[in-house]
Amino acid sequence: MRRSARRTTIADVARAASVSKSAVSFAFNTPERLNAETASRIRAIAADLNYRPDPVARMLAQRRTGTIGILTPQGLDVMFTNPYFGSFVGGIATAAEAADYTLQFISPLRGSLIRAVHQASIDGFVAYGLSADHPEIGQVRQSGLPFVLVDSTALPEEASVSVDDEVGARSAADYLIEMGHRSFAILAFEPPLHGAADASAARAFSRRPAQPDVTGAEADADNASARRMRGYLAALHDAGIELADVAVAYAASTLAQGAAAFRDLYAAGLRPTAVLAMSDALAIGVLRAARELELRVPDELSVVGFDDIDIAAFTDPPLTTVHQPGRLKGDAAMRLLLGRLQHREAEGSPPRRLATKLIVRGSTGCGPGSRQEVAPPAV
Amino acid sequence: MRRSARRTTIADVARAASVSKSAVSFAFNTPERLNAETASRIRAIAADLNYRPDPVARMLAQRRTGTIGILTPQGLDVMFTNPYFGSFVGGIATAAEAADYTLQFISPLRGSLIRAVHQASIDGFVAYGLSADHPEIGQVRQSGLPFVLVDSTALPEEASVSVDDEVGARSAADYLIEMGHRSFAILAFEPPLHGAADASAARAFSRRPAQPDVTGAEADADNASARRMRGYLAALHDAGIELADVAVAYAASTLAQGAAAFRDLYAAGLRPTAVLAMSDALAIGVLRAARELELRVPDELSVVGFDDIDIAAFTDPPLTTVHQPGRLKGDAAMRLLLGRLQHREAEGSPPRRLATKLIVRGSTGCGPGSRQEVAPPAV
DNA sequence: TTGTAAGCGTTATCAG
DNA sequence: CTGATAACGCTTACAA
Repeated sequence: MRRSARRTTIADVARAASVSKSAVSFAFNTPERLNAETASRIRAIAADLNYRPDPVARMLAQRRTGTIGILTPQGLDVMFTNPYFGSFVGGIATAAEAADYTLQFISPLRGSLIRAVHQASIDGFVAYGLSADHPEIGQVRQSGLPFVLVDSTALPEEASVSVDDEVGARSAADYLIEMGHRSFAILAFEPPLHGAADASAARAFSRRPAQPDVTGAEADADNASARRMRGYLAALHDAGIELADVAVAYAASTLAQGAAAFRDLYAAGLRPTAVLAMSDALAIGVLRAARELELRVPDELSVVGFDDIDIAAFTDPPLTTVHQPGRLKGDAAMRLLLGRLQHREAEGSPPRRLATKLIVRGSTGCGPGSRQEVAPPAV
Repeated sequence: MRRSARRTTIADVARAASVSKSAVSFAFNTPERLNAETASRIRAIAADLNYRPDPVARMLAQRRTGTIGILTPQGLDVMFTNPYFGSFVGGIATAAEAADYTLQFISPLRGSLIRAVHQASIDGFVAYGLSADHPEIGQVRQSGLPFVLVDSTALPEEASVSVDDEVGARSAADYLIEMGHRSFAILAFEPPLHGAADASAARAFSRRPAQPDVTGAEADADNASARRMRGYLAALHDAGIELADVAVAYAASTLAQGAAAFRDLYAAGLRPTAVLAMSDALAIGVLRAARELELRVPDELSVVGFDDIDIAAFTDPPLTTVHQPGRLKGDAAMRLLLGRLQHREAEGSPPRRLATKLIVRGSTGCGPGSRQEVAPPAV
């Protein structure tokens, strides 16, 4: 059970250098408080003995871990299948590294997110996509650690950064409407509210008698899917499109499910001329399915995604999509958290909402019969 | 400076329950050693006081952190731009979560990877893509922590898992040769050996008088790029293709650079009929560039990638590529590490090498003039 | 079954 | 400028 010849401790170094433990500590942390000579002598001896301060002991004494957590609502394997998450993390990482913090990923531990938070040794955390209806949302607040919410306004009191999902979605729909489209399909994320029962039926779609007004259960939900749906529906409604005629399919945000959802739609006899997909992954899946069905994009079918992941500019045709500043979002969240970590102030910073932007590429064209001038994007 | 009303400690609970600190500790960790009643009474009081064991103190006492590190050669932002890394991490995460370990990402701290390792409180780590020529490779070994190498045989003595890069690359080249191609371009990663000087010139390509034999500086290097290059060149050489005629371009593994590299190649008058790209990102970039140049794939140009990222099956045309089991690789690495963490044995487990597999999709076709039967893939 | 006390390896406080 | 000594909060022999 020996810990491979026991680690060299600060006491060992102190003894070898015939100084006190504090002297050794100073030599490493605040050398200026020591005689320059003794300081370097101590460091030399320490190096000799291959001494490394134990990070855990240091944490305990300083009551500071130097690591911040990233709370994810699901296991990392599923989080990372979404390339968009990668760019968000990239943004976080850059800011964190600059401030000498390391990152720890915290996903539900045996089903419980709050348990995972409590076991983690972190100074604070960024909670990603923690929706308002999450059962543990209340406990998260009581963890006592500073945190910032991302893509969720679940706790309006707390610091948060998110994007303008609703506006972004609306701009996508508005654009298609301007292009003369009247027949739409919406590809939405699996609705998280209505339980896991629907999860297996992900590829099934439901023509839904969507409410003409934007209230009701769906409207209350506060997650990316619900917000984007509100944006789509509002635009469609304002354009006088009968919402009952809009096909809505729910699917997990993957390429395969996007393709499958569109195939199902098509097989069921639906013939939308435009598809509003809530993620680029879904949209690219639609592109693929369209190709197999020999539907020409954008001539016979327009599709617009959401996110603007790297690959969106490289599909065939390049994907029109709503750009979302993933890296910036991570960066902003981290800065907010750092501020809160350093100055204990700034408790009530207002929710920060970043802008989305419609990027028109090649996957969208004019609607049928409308040979109207190509209008510039609505936003 | 007050730590928001001082955290409740084990002593507080002990006092409130009029028991000893150990009793409280037992109540949480080994309740069976306590009278069932007292145990639950203690837990109730603890809950009342909102007591949470401090993870750092626990770490110090147990001399175990419950977290394992993932060492990355570069900052996380660049790591995560590679979707392949995401799937690798997914594999690691699944195995780690199952064993109740959390993950900490460790990237170079102010330029130094070893410094970052020392500051991290981890029980062990997985080093990803740590090439043999990394200046700190030696110190990493001396960290005293158990670790496993991934995609690098830099330290042959140590546990490692990697894939058969050379065989995979070779199978890709062999396949194209069988299809009748004789005129090749290779898109390689930026060679890490030759310093940052070339980094800015990433889009420049160099026709290189590659050695007919597979020795020399390039052959000694042990990183994915070098290994794959060996596989390509060996196949080409064995097929009697003049290696001096093979165009080789170096680029960072991104979509944009892949496209740019191919454009440059083309602009310089090179007209390969087949492209061997060392990653799917590069390959998809080539697909895009080809489209812009109005080269039909696969009729006029065949391209094969490496990795088989999710999107590869969804490009147009779907990408022929060498599949690499990313998730499995992560899983295998984690298991190896866990074994080493638990039983202190298994020091000398042999390097584990996972198989690659050529996946033929639509981006490859017959070479010019060769109307030969489409042969099944070589592997 | 429960309590006592000795660590774990630092940093921080406060005299000298 | 330097050195004891007391935290830090928990686990774990060992004792009772």
